Amino acid sequence: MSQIDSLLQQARDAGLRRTKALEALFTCLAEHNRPMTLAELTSCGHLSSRCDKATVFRLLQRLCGKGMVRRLGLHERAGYFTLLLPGIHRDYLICTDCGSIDPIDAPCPVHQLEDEIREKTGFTELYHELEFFGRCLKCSASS
Amino acid sequence: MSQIDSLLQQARDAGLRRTKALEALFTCLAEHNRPMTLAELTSCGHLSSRCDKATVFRLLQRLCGKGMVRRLGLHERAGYFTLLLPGIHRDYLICTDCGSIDPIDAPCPVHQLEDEIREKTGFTELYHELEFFGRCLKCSASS
DNA sequence: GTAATTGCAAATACTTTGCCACGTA
DNA sequence: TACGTGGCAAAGTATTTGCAATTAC
Repeated sequence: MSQIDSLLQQARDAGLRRTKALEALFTCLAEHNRPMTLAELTSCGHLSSRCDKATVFRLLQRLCGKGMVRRLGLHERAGYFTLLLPGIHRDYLICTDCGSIDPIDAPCPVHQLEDEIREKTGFTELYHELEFFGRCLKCSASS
Repeated sequence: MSQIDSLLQQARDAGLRRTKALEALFTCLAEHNRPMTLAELTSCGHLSSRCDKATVFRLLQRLCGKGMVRRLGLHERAGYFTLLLPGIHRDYLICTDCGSIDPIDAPCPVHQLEDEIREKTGFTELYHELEFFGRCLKCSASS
């Protein structure tokens, strides 16, 4: 079963209907494999001229509610959305100049602290977001 | 020398003029000691009815440029601004329900990874942002 | 005096909602 | 058929800019 099918199944189990828009959204997010803004998503080939911005927005909202998508801050004015894959956690390296976003493959060093915080504060549904910001080689060179 | 004076001095050294607005902004940020939105800042006693939103916005912009203030994402629609104090790094614990923001006092476990990334990728001016999100005890209880 | 800074108002960017038509189950 | 979903358009919220008046140096 492809990743898209698996996601659609998961969405269906969560009570969502299988629609073209949902399929296109999953395809787009899975293909890019990085957080994307609403604007990026709606101008992506799979979605553009097929789905309205409002539709995509509401899909993302529903998926966030079902825990299948997460909304990230990432410093920009626009919000970023990313697929939440079971067992997978990603941190990002972001160039403050050109805006490139790359996942970091090193193991995330924060999980232990997360456990400590969970115990100490009693917070539930705890998760974290870790981003590194800086200027990439290219941007550093060009100024 | 008070913290405000020290900040004003630093700003002056960076080429900014000493104005009422700047003084009020520093006072407000230092007093609250946590990231604040533009809206919060302009409705804060020190600034409200004295400074226009645009003024505060532009001050924050300049201070970001001088490395004295940092803009954070924090998941909300609005951006958050925080003083960047030399030698001090803060991570935050945020309740996704009531929106409370608390600094975490545990030592940040990310610096080593940050060094590795700096070496491996050649990124300059690298820094990171780490936030924990969840529901606080109170909010967990009330639903 | 000169240039940075400010306030007001308007423009822009992004998000969110209302409403009715449509498609899925 | 019934209700979740979609498209369009409009409203809402936050940010950003233009410009003339003001203020710090």
